[in-house]
Amino acid sequence: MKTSEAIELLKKKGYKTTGKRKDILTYFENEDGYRTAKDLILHLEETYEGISFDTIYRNLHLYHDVGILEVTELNGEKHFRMNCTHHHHHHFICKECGKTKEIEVCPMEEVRKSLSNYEIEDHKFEIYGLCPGCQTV
Amino acid sequence: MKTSEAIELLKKKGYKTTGKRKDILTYFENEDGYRTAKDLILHLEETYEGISFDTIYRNLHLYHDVGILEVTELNGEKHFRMNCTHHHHHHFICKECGKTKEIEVCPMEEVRKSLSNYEIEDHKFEIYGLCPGCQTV
DNA sequence: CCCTAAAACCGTAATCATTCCTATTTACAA
DNA sequence: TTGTAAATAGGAATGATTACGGTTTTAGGG
Repeated sequence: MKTSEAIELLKKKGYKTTGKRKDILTYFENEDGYRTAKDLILHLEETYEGISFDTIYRNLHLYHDVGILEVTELNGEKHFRMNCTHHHHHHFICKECGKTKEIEVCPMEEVRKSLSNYEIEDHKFEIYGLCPGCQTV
Repeated sequence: MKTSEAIELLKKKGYKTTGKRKDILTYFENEDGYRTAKDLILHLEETYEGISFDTIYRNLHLYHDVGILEVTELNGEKHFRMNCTHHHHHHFICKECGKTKEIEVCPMEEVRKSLSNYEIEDHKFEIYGLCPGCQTV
């Protein structure tokens, strides 16, 4: 998702536009990978001295709720990235830099068959390791 | 994995056997699903008044390190279950009771092909929802 | 352009899971 | 039985996240 697209979505839902909100979106658009609240606050502090945890987490949750951000939990810390809206897919996630690569494979079709009595709400398929750039051969 | 099997494994690796350690294993063997440190400490406090967090976490980590327990992170909390040693598979996890159901499908074979330059260390494939027993129709 | 209510925000305290630290106790091999 | 390294208790420390009262900013109608 693009920043402009996200801002439109927020407006349509009646949320107010602020400088911080725009900057958070721009940050994630540029980062292209999973980032933590800590990463984000460090970035925003350059521009907004004294920015509050509350602002960071409130907006991360808001963005996640409206579908702008995806979230995953690694090492006891939540990681966020821009939502990929084009089609359903999963990710390889680099343990070092947090960058992701799309994985087209999704076996849910097959899985559903073997879970006929179960109410499936969600699923997670993630591959972890080192991306080419982070391998210290 | 069975409790007896796990105790053998620990002995072989030179770890001491204590009542608490045995009880932790028995607990997980009986529970058959993902459980948190909190769940475990509540159970052990019935028998061992004043048991320490340290003991709980130290043993959970030990068991995970030697392969007795599997771990996954849900809602900011680590969840543990007995390791399934018989063959590679994944789990449906009930959001309500933590019980699991084995899923045979694993698409990693296919995935590896599309990640030739990547160093794959691990992967997670989990399905979340409500098991038949927890659905409030 | 101005005003007002609602939304955002700050500063900080509280919470929750987890880890760390030191003194004491225990398992078990010799 | 005993020596010693491992295990434990009790509690403090840490780190991420949430909560909250008071203040500022935004959106939008007049």
